[in-house]
This record gives sequence, C-alpha cells and structure tokens, in this order.
Amino acid sequence: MPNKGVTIKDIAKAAGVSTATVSRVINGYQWVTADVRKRVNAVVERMKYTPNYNASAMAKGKSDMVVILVPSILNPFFTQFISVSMHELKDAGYVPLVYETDNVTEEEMAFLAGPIARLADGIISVTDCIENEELIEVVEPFRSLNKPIIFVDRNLPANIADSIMSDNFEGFAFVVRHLYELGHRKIALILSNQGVSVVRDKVEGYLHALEELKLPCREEYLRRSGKWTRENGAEQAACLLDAADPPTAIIAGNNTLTLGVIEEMIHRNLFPCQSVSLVGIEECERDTLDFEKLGVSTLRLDSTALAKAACRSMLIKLGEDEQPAQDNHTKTVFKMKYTERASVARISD
Amino acid sequence: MPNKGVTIKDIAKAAGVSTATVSRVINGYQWVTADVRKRVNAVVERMKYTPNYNASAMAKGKSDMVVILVPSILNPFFTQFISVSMHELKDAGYVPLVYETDNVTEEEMAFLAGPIARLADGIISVTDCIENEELIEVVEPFRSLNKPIIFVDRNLPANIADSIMSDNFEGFAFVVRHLYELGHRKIALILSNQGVSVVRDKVEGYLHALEELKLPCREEYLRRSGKWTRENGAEQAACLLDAADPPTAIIAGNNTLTLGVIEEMIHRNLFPCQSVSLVGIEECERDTLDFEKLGVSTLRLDSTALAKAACRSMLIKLGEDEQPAQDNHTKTVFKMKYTERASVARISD
DNA sequence: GAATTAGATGTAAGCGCTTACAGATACGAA
DNA sequence: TTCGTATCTGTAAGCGCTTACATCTAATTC
Repeated sequence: MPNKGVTIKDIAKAAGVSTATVSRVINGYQWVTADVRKRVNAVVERMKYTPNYNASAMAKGKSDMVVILVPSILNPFFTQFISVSMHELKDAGYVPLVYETDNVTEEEMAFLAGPIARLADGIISVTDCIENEELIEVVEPFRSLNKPIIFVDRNLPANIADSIMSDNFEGFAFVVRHLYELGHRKIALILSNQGVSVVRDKVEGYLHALEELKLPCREEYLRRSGKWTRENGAEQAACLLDAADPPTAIIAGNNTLTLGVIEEMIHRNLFPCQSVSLVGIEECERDTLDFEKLGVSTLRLDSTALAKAACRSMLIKLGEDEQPAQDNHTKTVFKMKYTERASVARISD
Repeated sequence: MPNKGVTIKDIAKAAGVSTATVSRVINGYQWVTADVRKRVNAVVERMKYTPNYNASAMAKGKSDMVVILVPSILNPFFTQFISVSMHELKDAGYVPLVYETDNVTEEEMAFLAGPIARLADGIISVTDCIENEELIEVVEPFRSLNKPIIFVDRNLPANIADSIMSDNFEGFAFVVRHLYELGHRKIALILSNQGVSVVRDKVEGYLHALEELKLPCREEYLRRSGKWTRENGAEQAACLLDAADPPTAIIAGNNTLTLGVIEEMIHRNLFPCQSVSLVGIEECERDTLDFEKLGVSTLRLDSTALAKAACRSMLIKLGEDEQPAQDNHTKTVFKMKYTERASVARISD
C-alpha cells in the first residue's frame, strides 16, 4: 500500500548537492554555507519532504522515542500521569507515545518483550500485572541493550530497574489506625482483583494495622474482586452496606472505586450524611469529582509527582552518554497524604 | 547510549544458517524444515533475540503501526475512544500508539507534518484545532505517500480524507427545540473556546434552533470560554446561576463541562431538584458519573461507535493492496441520541 | 537411470538515512 | 610560490532487516 514518497536522494538531486549535505541541513548541523542551506530548504519545502523516521532512527541508532506503558487508559490516574509525562518528555525533545495493555498480563509481557519496546529509546512502565519472577526475564533485554526502563507504582524485586512508587503499605495502614482512633472497629477495604504489587501492598498495610490494633480481619470486610471501575466500586459498596453487620467505615482502594462508592452512597442517601464513614483515594487533580468540595476524606496518591519523578529518572538515564553504571538503580518512594474531610466521623462505641 | 544488541546475523551464525532463513523463521514463513525452524528458535530463545523494529519496518516498507492522535487524554471521551480503538486495531494485528497534542494547534500541526506520523502506516486523528485551510496542507503528504488518515469528530472540508463524526448541529438544535416545547425560553449553552469545527457546529445548531423558534440569542446565555474541563463547567454554571436573569435551562457542551455543571448544582443544592433544567452530554459509558442513576438528561455522543467506525475505515484502507481510489473518501455521520431524565422539567410560562 | 520438479536454503541487493573520512576550495602566512 | 589551515562538500560504508533470485538437494516420474 505505501507509495512513492520523496527521499533524501530526490532532494539532493533537485538541489544539486549530495545526500550528506541534505542530511546536514535537515539535522541543523553547522558547516553548511547559508547559501546551500537556503537552497536545500527551499527544495524540501517545495517537494514537501519529510525524513523517513525509520531510516533515520536506524542510521542514528536511536529514535528519541519514549513509550509509556499503562494498564488502563480509562482511569484518570494513568491519564493524568500520561499527560504530565508527555509534557516533560516533549519539553526535553523526546517523542512520547502511549500503549495500553488493558490490564492483561500477556499484553504486558508481549509488549515489553516485543519489538516496539525495542524501537523506543526508553520505556516508562506503569503496568502491574506481571509477577516478579517473570519481570526479571522481561527486563533482561533492556539491560543488555542498555535502554532505560522505569517502573512506576509497583513494588519491584530488588534492583532490577529504576522505580518510582507511593507508599501504599504505610498509607493504608495509616488510614486504618486513624479510623481506629476515631472509634471505628469495623473497617472495610474495597480493592479489585487486578494487579499484583499494588494490591498486595495495600492489603498488607491494612492487615498490618489491624493486627497491630488487635482487630480481627473479617473476610467480608476485605473485598478484592472485580475490576478497578466505578461500577465495581458501587457494587462492592452495595454488598458492604447490605451486609448483616455493615462496617462503620469504608476505605476505597483507588480513585475509580471511590467514585463508585460515593455514587452508591448518594443513591442510598448516605451521602453527605455520616452514618458510614468513607475514605477515598485521590489520584489526580482534575476531571473527576471534586473531593474537597464534596467533603470526601482522601488518601492522596500524587500522580503528577510520580510522573515528574519518572520522567526525571528517564531523562537522566537517557542523558548518560557513556556506559552507565547499569546496576545502579534508584527507588523513589512518595508518601501518601491523608486529608480529613466531612465524610469521616468520630463514632462513640 | 545504545549498546551491543543481538542481531539477525548473530543468530544466523550461531544457528549455522543464513540470515534469510532466520528471517523466514521469525516471520513464520513456510518453506523451512521443522528441523531448522526448531534450531533457529532455540538460538533465538537462548540469545534473547528480538528483531529490530526499525530495520524490519524499513525493509518491509511498512510498520503495522497506527497512531491515534488526540487533543486531550484527560477527557473520558477520548480515553474511551482510545481504549476501544486499541482493541480493534490490536485484534487486526496492528500496533496502536497514542499521542496527545494537549489542544495546541502547533502540536497538532507539528505531529501531523512530522516524521513520526510518517512512521505509522496510518493515522486516526481526533484533533480539532487546525483550521480547515491548513488542514488541507497537512493532509497532502499522506495522500502522496498513500497512507490513510482518518479524522474523527470534526467537520472536514470537502473530501480531503475519511471522516467519522457526530451530528452536533442537529443534536444541539434538537435539544433547544425540545426544551422550548417544555416551556423553556431562557436556554443557555456552555462551551469552551477550544477546538474549531466541533464548537462551530454546536453553536450553529443552537443558534439555528433559536432563530427557527424566534427566540432572541442572548449573549450572556451563550458561553464560549475557558477549557473543556470540569472546573470550567462549574465556573460557567456559577456565572449563569448568579446572573440577574438566570436561564431556566442549561445545556452543557460536552461531558466534562457537564460534570462541572452538576457539581456546581449539587453544591448549590439545585440538584437533583428542578428549578433549573440541565441537559448534559454523555460521551462514554464508564468511569464518570452514572447519568442514568443520577437522573441527568443527556445528549449522547457514542464514542465507542465512533471508534469502531474509525477503525473499520482504517482497516479497510490499510487492507487495500493496490493503488486505492485515493480520492474516494467516506464520511460517516452518527446521530446523537437524547435521553430524557429527571433533570429536565416542564415549566409553565 | 535420466529428466523433471518441488522444496529448502543461501546470496546479495536494497530500504532511506547518517557519518567517518577524504577531497576540494579559499584564504592567509611563510 | 608553496604550504598550512579552516571551511565546506562529496563519497561510500554501514545500520539490521527483507526478499527476489539463484542454487542445491532430494523426491518423483517415465
């Protein structure tokens, strides 16, 4: 299906110079007389020439392309992460492109192990489905090609790559402790059954705090099923609220689940009243509900900060010209920030 | 920064065959004995070889890559569009990748005119900032390379490319007429100042209906400012509600503005009560508020349908092996669907 | 057993660009 | 005049793959 297409040779011929000179002009190198430069540019303009990216990337041995790999593009957390990252990377002269794996392990594997990942100069992966052992395998080609790969929001096995994450364990443990102090004893947590390390960390933080406080872990309060969607949040909330012995506080495990829980509570006229306390997760600033205005207490995962940190790491790696100290990977951990608002109430036992 | 990297030659040598044979094995061609195939695969496996995408794409003259260009990744409409498109394209064996222009005209131009766009075998563009005259320029290289480019949700100048769009004009006109029938005479419309054709079509539909109904167009009711964000929706709604002579009905111009308006109304305790009627725009099924549950009347732009139609067109174009009838472009228009719910009330004059 | 043929593999010419290196030119200095 | 020297410009060798074509082998046919 591809057709003709003007090549650098055509330009060279038309401008009466060599392809080398054309290349120099296109890439803005010095040592070309203003005269020649002008002539070449004119021809480029006239013939509507655009360099072939493949050919250029191959010859140069780099593409200036960075791909951002996300599990879902339907979740505002990733969406904001992408948006911020794109800005950062563009500003630094790279071309960011996004691929979505839709939370399926095989997709993540295939992509990371596949040729497109090789096309990019670097990968920022926010995916979280591959188990750690497999991950080590997947990462291998990158280290041997010496291409940076940075993992975001996932608890990595020791030192296989750079990682940027939030302290889910501590964040969730904190919330449980806090609710306990306010008198809550029946604390529920809603999660999905997708993902690996994120879910694990959240559950462990929750369980750790319960144990610490000598509270029993009640099966029916720890809900890990379905997807990371609003619908699922509403559904899980409904189950909890319909239970024989409903919890007095609900922690929603991520941003979209939070929306679902709120929706269900509004629907049942439990919001903004306070017979059930709610702690939501806030993962981005815009284009979802305004938790402050609505008075929802939240634990905040700052996707903008994660994105900036991830890009900074990427740009540093990309900038290291000579054989970098391959195995010197950094791990950046962001604390989650809790904000108390009207949706959480003190209860008298 | 790139490093060693196993090439097809290494594999060929290690397996004791020619590079041609390795290539055949990798690409799954016939005419290779099971024996050789096995041997080569073993070496590929052992040496963790992944073909160089650039080289392959260049030699083949195609990349199987399709890029989806969107103005904003923060809006669920695009997000859903992307998600659906990615599925469709993956299923057909292509590699979809996303680029966001953040609603800036120069970005759109630069990308479409730049080399990455050339890398892809096809482009699906959902961008809407470039004026039509410039667009014709931008599209030219694609037609000369015979690469398909499909525009979504934008009213294209005659026959320069395939396009998939929704009937904004008729949709908005319909809503105005409908509100009129219910007794409304003071009907406001909230839009952003971004975009080109979409805003134009919506405004024209609105104005057309007003004129038809012999209603005056009141400046203060036609709000086209700010961005397509929830915050802006809330802000514009606040202005309208604070006005000396507030409208009796508000039409929100897109999905995110709708959220903002609802938020502002909840905040003012005007929702779900009915002293002001609201028609929202619904552009995706998930991960935003559930308009049905909340009783918001909506005009629906079906992003899933648009995505499927866009991909179908793309796949057809991509499949046309021989010199396709270049100038035979199709235009698919989807009607918008109005659903009445509690947020719209009849008023007695 | 020779001729034919189909299948398996290798050879080598690109794909469109970059870039090390060589060659050319102009200028001034010795 | 003869060399540097400093600037341009061209030549050509790749980058890692694909693929048309040539070659070779072994099976089939008569």
